[in-house]
Amino acid sequence: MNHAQGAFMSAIRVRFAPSPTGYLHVGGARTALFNWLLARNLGGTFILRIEDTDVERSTKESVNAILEGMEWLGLNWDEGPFYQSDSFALYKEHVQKMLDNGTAYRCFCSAEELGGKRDLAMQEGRKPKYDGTCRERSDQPDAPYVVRFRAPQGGEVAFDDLIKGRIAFPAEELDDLIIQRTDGTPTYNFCVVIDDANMRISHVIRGDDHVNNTPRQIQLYQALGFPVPQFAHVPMILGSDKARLSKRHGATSVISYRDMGYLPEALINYLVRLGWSHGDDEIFSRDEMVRMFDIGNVGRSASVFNPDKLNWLNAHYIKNCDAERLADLLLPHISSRGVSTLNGPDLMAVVRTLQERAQTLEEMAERALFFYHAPQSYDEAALAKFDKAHLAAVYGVVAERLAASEADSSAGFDALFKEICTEKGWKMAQVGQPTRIALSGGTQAPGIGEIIEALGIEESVRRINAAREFVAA
RNA sequence: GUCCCCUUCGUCUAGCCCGGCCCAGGACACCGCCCUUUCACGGCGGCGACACCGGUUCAAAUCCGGUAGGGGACGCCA
Repeated sequence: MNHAQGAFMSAIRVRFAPSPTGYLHVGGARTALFNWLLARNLGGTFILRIEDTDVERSTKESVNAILEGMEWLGLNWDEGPFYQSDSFALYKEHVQKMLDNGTAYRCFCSAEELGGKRDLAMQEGRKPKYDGTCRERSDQPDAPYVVRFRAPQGGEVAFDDLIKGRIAFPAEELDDLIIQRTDGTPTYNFCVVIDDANMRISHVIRGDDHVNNTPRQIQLYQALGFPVPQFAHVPMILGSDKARLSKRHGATSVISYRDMGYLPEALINYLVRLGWSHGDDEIFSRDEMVRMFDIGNVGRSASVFNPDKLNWLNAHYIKNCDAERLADLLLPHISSRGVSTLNGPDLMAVVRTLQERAQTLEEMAERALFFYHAPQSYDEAALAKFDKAHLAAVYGVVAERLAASEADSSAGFDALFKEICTEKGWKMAQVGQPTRIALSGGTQAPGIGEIIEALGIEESVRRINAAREFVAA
């Protein structure tokens, strides 16, 4: 780690700082993940800070939703959550200090005035920055005011972004940003600086959309006499149309992925590969990603969110998941369908028949229902492929042989069906398919042996007899 | 409009810093074949990209310049 070596290595401290104005979305989650990975990789500290300086829009529900998302993903934090709203006094103090030493000044321009000037500037093709009307005024009218930072003029402000490399801005581009509103509350660009300095944040990893704020913040660090941290700006996540990812591209909330039946490790794995890579590797356990993560390997360009690949990863993790845990995770998806698993086969046994066949828990739940509800109807089109006499014969033989069978494993049942086939001169498809329909109602289901193993002989025979009656009617 | 950033298969990406091993590798998706009692899984194979134009060089995806396209920012939001 080039940025963290030497005997006087400073402590690595990173933070994820969402604003509580909505749920945790996948973009935020990835930013949080990269922060978390850097901290864990370097033995640093991961801090959670809630940026709720906008009292109007911040809600407790959002805070809870964010915490819930973080916990579900397993992104545990070492300090916090801290709330900026708890530090208003501290921000006030610094505002006063800056007012006193002249690095900030009161501005009496009204919001309307400013808006007008801004629009005009844009129209005329000029940079819509504050014109500095109050910058040098000496009178202090008894009127509402905001406090502005007196941004240093001339030269450029540059920084070495850990992801994007050197980025420089001419100081002329930077205007005197407002650090305190008319109502006395501090603004974002000011609070982040105070907090990051105060919490001794060493690396600021955040979304791409903050690059333009960075030079202003650097000027603030300098005006305040704070050391400037390292910055890493991670590229945006786009939708399939290459526009910024939003609800119209589908789900963006982390929690909704949980509800749709994704495993947290699958989402995490997907997210880490969106922008970051380690050679040709695709599958990473939590430990592996912690070990291999390097912020320098994060790409510089935006990436498109690809649900297909997420599905593939989810299927992979479902296949390799412990059946007991999977059963626990699956249960709510079945219950939400109004189906009880109490009077049916062991859910774990059911899970084992479905692990290789489902991409999400929702899909798995859907496919598991027939285990708990004997078919009320049958796939008529599939049944129509066989004539009635044949179906009656198959059901009769299968029910009889099954009832007498001593087998207790899917392999055992499969062997039984093979026997029946040879004895009767039937092809497997002629026996398997009708039986599958009798057992599950349809044609898309686990192997016959697997179903019977989970269902048990008794219930299986009952279902086959039911199907026989149905065909006979 | 101004400023900042980005640009390798449809998508995620490796390679780029330290030019030759790259007529560009992997993965998802797609197509085909195999396996097979259905659906899947799995195996094998296929399709498919260095945005463009110049320059430097014996040699450029890799270095330099420009063009085009895309994104972001320009709030008393964060």
